[in-house]
Amino acid sequence: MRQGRVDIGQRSETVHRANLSAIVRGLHERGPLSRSDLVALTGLTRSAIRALVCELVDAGMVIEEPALRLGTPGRPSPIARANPRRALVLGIEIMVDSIAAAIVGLGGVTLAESRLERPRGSLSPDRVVADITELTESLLRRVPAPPIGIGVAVAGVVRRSDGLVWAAPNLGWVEVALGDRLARALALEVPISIANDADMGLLAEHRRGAAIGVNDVLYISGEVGVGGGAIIGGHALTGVAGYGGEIGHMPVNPGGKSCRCGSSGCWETEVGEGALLTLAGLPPDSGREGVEAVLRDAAAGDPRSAAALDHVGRWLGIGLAGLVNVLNPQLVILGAMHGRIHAAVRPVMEGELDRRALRAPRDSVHVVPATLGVGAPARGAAELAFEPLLADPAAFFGSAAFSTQLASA
Amino acid sequence: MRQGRVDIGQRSETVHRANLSAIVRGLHERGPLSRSDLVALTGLTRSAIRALVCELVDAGMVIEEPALRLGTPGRPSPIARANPRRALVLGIEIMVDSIAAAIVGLGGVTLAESRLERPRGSLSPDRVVADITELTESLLRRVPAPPIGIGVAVAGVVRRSDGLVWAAPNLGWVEVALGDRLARALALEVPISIANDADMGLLAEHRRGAAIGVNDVLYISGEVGVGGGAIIGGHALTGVAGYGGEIGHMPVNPGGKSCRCGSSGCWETEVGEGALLTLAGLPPDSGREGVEAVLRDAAAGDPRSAAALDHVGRWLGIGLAGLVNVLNPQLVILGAMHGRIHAAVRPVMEGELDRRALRAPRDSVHVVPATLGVGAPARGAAELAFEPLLADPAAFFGSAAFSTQLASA
DNA sequence: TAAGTTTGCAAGAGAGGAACACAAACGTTG
DNA sequence: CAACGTTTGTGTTCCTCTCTTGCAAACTTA
Repeated sequence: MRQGRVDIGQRSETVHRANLSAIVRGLHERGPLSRSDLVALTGLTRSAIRALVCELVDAGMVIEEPALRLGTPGRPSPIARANPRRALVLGIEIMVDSIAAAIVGLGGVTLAESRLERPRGSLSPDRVVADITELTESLLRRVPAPPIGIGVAVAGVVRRSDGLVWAAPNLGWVEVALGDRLARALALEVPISIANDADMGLLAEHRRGAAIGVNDVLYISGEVGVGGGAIIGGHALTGVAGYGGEIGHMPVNPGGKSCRCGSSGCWETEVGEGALLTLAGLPPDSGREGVEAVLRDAAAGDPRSAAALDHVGRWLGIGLAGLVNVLNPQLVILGAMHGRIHAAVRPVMEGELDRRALRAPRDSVHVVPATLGVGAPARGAAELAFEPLLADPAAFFGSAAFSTQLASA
Repeated sequence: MRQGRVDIGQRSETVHRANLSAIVRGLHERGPLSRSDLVALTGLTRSAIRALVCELVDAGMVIEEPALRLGTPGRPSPIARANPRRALVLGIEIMVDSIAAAIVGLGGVTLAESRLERPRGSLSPDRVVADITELTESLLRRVPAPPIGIGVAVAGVVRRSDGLVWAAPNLGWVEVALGDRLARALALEVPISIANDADMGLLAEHRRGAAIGVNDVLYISGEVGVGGGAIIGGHALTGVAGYGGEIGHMPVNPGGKSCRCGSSGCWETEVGEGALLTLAGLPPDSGREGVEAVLRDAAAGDPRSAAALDHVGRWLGIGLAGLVNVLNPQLVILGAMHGRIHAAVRPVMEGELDRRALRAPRDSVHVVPATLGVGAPARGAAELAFEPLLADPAAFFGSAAFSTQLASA
């Protein structure tokens, strides 16, 4: 045999696990569903759904509620909903000027959250790990059980397999073994998944925001750097090591300004926050307030601010055209800074996009601002932490987070 | 329920179909495997493999041969191989200067093939459909059964769902309903799948060429235009309508030369065949011979040819850096013209790539020329045509292509 | 009260797993 | 050089798991 094992064979047990997964995932992603909804969703028979739902109810993952009377004929179908208290995860985001954590229950309910604003440049790995430990401990005191998983979104290039942050230029990090360090500091015996902040922002928008049900999405998230993520054909575009999506360092103007990454003419040098602020005559580190000022001044008629927005909008369109031609998404979501300036730059951006994107891909794409705003990466990280449970709920039947509550209920 | 059916439930029948698929796909993609290889591949038990293989043998899809004596201890295991005569497909490629067709049997054996060279510009849809009909009829006379599927690779932007060629600038086509036209002309009652030539070249390299077993691959195929395809995380990157991979029209030099597509500074204007030939002082339409001449002259010391290759190599590196940062592939395959110039441009291309690709993605990527050469798109198209059979062999048990041969055997 | 929809239960069918006996080839050993 | 044990693999039977089928009962609306 030329290669190792690739496609594992299926067995009856696989079927059962896949069906449990389909139900739990359906309830988590779509909210409460009646049994007959589940029949329609899965294509299984009523008997099978009944058995599966009962199994999940016994395991505490699903709560069945009496049927609602909806005015439709026929016997009412009991409503199944995910039990948000049965499985909790911790979602964390490490951004350039703040750190946030949230406890999210199965079904997507945020049970507790907290954020620490931090001045830029003060985010050494030691400090961040200490801050996260503190945040987490205070949050966990407010909920009655430990999480089943931890997800971390960090503004840097991350290797998914072991949580190594290869580089996070805006945090000043190089090769930080964040996964190991957090595991030691938090001392929670649960898996920690670390991923790029843009990938997690996209996951949040895909599950809970502007991209629900859209299987070909591109997400741009510009703050200090410009990051991005994509879901194409329903699959996250993470690349071989999870390093993908560094769209900020796509060369769009190779003779242009030199970039922190050592190259020149990277997209980020034209559409990043620093570019906008500098062009508008503000200090490049004036952050979110600076961007708001530019928008305000441009609206008030200041030509320099308007020209800065025009420049960014034009290059936004140029870069998007390339990405649209390569990836052919159905939807482009602009997050963070680019979401805020979307309305102001839309005409010039779309003009450039129309001119440069091939007609066929252009016809099918819409560009919209993100809907989730601040905290999206943490929500996405929480979704990432739920993934093992959603993929195989049966593996979590034993580890009842709330065994006492379940027993007394 | 907020949306329609997405994730179909699994049933025992699904398991059986999936396992049959795993075996047929394994034999098709990897070649003959012993029963014990299949046990290792799938993780199923000997009993299950035995039953599944016997079922496939009865259906004629698999031939079992006596064990080979390999000098290894233990009882020899019978070898199962795909029966190349049980299921045939027709793979067709429509390129800018030739049309080719091949009959491929299960397992990937080419049973017959033929190519028509055509001067550029003489490829109207009518003419192409007529040529294909003629090619196909003559090929089919040489094999004893009709194909179970037809795959077509065409150098243009294609909508997969219905085989509409939205645009094929190098053929001069606009909105050609190639799927419908071929279905009428060929009058074979089998599915016709139409796809982009670069996507099919990549599929061929992934199944039979330089990318076997590599799940994150980027493929560049430059002839008149520059096309590309990618497989990321094992999934083909086709985008929402199958329009993805138009990497030739990624803006890399927005103030640069104007492009046929209406934009300016597209990658294709810097690294396309026309750019190389023009820079070398040859007519832009001197085609493959022109490229060979440039390579020859540069090797002989002609400075103008060397400078042309340098230019193309440099911009190849620039564009690849962007794609590598965005997609994080493990392997980049240069096909067609770029495969031929690979050796000549490698140092300058890799220098630019080193300078511009982020370190993490760059560390994991290798750039190599394609191994399949001319005819790769047709082979990929044949693989595409096999896909329904590989995904569910049981669905083809009834339609025995060779029922008479099977009966007499 | 009739029609329509859904639940609940028991029997049935499909598929792979586990265990045992047996077979074939290799290498060692007397 | 032949007999032996070891290793690897086949063939068969019985078992278990899981979903489907079919029927009766429950519930709501019109």
